[in-house]
Amino acid sequence: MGRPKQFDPDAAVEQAMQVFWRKGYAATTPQDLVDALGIGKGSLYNAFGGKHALFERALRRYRDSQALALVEMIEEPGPVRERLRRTLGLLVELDLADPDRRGCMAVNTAAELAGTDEIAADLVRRMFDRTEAAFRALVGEGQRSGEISPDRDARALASMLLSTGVGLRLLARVATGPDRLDRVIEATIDSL
Amino acid sequence: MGRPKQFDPDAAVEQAMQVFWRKGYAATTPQDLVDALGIGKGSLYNAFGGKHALFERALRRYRDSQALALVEMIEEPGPVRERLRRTLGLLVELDLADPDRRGCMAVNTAAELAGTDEIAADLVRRMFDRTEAAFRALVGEGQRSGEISPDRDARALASMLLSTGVGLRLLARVATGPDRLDRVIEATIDSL
DNA sequence: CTTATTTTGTACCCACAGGTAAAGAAATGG
DNA sequence: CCATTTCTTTACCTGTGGGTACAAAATAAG
Repeated sequence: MGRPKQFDPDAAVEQAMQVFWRKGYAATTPQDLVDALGIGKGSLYNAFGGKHALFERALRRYRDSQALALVEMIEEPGPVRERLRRTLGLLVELDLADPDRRGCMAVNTAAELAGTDEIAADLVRRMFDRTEAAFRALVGEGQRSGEISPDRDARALASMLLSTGVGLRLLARVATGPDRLDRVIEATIDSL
Repeated sequence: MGRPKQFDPDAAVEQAMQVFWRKGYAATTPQDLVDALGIGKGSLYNAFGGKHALFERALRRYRDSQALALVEMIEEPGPVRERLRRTLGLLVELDLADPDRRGCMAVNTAAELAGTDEIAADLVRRMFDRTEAAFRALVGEGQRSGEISPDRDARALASMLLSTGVGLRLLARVATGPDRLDRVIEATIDSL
């Protein structure tokens, strides 16, 4: 009952995600959001409650699309080292191909809001946990298949891969070309 | 000639650095700066020109104090692996001991401003270059001393160490304890 | 002591961030 | 077709971000 929405809330959250991803939280204004979502300010506040609540939804959407896609890529079948190389290589490629060089929204959010926004910090923390878990499964698989020495601490390797991945995506924000990033991948694979 | 300044500009830039480091660029207001520096708004704008110019000076100061200290720590004498462990270990310790969990200002700036602020991006890029160069020298030394296999690509290893370091400091912003960070260090040392 | 130069404090300013209020429009149930 | 509910539009509002203007104060040079 009542008047139906004139816009698709999911599509609106998607647009909001794009804006927050590109500009960050503090630098995004209500006007930016109104312009990007193509709806009136009234509708925006009626539907989402406010800037922070919308950001939260945008970040969840990022988790359910981008972060999930990364995990699924790690979990694909195939030789472990090759999979890792393809995954990291694709990240670098996409990051550098992006004209806005937005990097990873989870990483950017950690850097911008971890100190002041407990909700955002928590969401990011959990995304990192999931990614690390995927890396850990990958390492375990590599150890069973003989691609990675069973002597090495799988948990520690998974944490290292997470750190390297996070570092890669942050370096991509200021990189002038692929060289350094490619070297990171090369050395990481060689280190397993 | 003319009336002398009533405050120490270096001390003021130091305070500004602390504020920007803690809150980020966009979230820092002129009022925050006036409060932290303990000078009037007139003096602030007369002496520094504006928020962005002051931020630039604060970031340079960060480079000349914090980032330089890291490079110097990497360059200290002693066994290579031990030095690396101590350096990364100290970073983690300091990051976790900081009640505000500010992490690394260069990393935070890369995440917040790389897309929109060419000056800041350039400063950060150069800090990363210097840190990588220090890592590269460290790796070369390790290869000459036999601590690191000469078969490995020193440049690639240096890039990987930079990426891991950057990742570590970002992970520290959302970490709930030292465990994951310690594992990153452990696996990194074991990977050389 | 005067003049020229710089700093400082106070007052002021405009745009916009972030959001609220209220009235009208579009649905649905009875 | 009336009542109710929800969405939309437009108007409005307060606080503050980021900065400027200006007079008064403090120096140094001559």
